[in-house]
Amino acid sequence: MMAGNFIHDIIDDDISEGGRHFGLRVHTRFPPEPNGYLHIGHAKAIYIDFGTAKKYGGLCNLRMDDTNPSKEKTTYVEAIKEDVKWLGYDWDDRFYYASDFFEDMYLFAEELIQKDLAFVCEQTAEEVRLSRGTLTQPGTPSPWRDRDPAESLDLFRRMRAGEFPDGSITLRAKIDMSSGNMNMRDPVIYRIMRATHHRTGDDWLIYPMYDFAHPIEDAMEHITHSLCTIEFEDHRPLYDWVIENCSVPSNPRQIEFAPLGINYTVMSKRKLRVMVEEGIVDGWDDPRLPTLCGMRRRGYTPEAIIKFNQRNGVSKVPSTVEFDFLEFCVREDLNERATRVMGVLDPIKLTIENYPEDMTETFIVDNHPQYPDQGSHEISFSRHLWIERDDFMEEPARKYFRLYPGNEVRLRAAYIVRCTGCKKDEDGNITEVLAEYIPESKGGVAPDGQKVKGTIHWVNRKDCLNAEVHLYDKLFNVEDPDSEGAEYKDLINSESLIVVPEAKLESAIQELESPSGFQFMRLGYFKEDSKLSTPDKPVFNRVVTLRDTYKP
RNA sequence: UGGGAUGUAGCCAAGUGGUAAGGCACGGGACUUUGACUCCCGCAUGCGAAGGUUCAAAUCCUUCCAUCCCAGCCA
Repeated sequence: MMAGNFIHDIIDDDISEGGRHFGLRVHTRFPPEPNGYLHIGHAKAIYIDFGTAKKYGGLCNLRMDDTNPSKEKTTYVEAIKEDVKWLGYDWDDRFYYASDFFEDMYLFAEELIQKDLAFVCEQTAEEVRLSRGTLTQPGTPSPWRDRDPAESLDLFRRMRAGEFPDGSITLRAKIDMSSGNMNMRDPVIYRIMRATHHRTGDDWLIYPMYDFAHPIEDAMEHITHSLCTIEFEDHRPLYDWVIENCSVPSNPRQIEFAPLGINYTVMSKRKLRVMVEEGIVDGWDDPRLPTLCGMRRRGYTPEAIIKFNQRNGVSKVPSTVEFDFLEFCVREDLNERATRVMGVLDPIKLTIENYPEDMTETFIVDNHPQYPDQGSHEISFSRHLWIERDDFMEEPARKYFRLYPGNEVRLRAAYIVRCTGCKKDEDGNITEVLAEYIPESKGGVAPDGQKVKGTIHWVNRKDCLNAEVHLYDKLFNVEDPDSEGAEYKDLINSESLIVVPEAKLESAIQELESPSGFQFMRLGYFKEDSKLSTPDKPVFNRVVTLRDTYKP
């Protein structure tokens, strides 16, 4: 359940006796434009729109805001639906397009003309811009502002009929050219655009502008609360003007909240698009991107994303949440669900010198240390193992309690071993770590209660699985890529993707079912890549590392 | 004297006249067959600033300061 917030305070007033929506069921909508993929900022809006409806036992519609055919594609529609569903929300049969209401909008526009509240303007785009005035100076009225409504009506009908070229004339609301709010300076509400619409095809030559269309869409769907981001705050007077002056069937209220920002990344569709189109990343679903498809591919769970939004809260304060917090939320969720396996990313040989060459044993590893009911799996052990390169130090650092000559360490679930040294090549590089196992410590149990501080992970060289592993890090190396003076493309973290071509994984991973991915013990959470992984060449993405509090 | 918003800890954020919740981060400690998880402890004499009202102010009033958004025939 959503925690209370300022939006709910307003709704509480609206639905109580004497309120604007007294007696009505709370009804919201999520209205993306189908011109790109959804990102985690949209997930916040989805959470607020659907979550608010749910809290009040109301309804939330999914609506494609498709009033600009030059930018919209039907492929995005399906992707958006998939992402919303993935987050766990359902719109039942209430799926709409703004274009469902094109005829209604057209009629409301005629109504405005007849009320002398709109007029056909013959100024060019440039003239409109120049006569709009500036932030501190009022605009000057269009010379066509006072033309006879009957003439505007005739012209408007001929606009629809296709008698005028694209961009030649517009329909404008007649409001106030000297308003301090630029949106009220006789905004254009219809333009001529010969573009094939993804749904209505070539039926229409004129298309409504957002400010005119959106309140009508909301009213036609009987939305009670139209929740959007802060940037639309100064559009609200125009929203209200449309609702008030068109004979729409309901009285929706627009409420604005702060959009989500996360540091070390960018959220704007435009910037994401550039990175995709210039090949800086591997498509819209690149696991480093904050797109929902990217995060899904990376291995984020929808539950973690919802929790993240839940805990961030809803306010009007411009906010940039720390990336750390997102990572905290995924770790918390994956810690509950992920099956534990062992995998070695940077392998070095470990040879158990006193373990027979031809012997193999099998040990049992729990799938989850806290939840025995999640079962266990087998792992094989032999004289020749792989371990993590940094689990051995010839000269141990302070408080290092992994392998170093003379030290005892537990090979998780197998045996305690004592490190006896290492082998090096002629350049002095360590090529192999040597140890002796303690037969009485079978299963990893320390005999005589001896303390073994370090436990490390390992795999059997004989039967481990080779896999490619992608290690991801922050996409940008600065906190706020948007505000840096430099071109944001130059701020990309060159180590945001590190490919490990041949990691060694325990073979059981091929049989284990774990829909939310795996924890590679002591390393992090990993998810098989849905796009690149094949049976012959598995590819795993690192979702997030484990927290690591080791400080030498 | 353009309009609209926003200021509570490093980051989110509760608080609605009764004496600053919570989470993340950070620092300590316990536990541990993952240096994970879990569990304890610490972390704003202070709420953008200054005045004022009040027994009492983050909350009310006044003035000031800072930051963000708006001049698409985009959404």
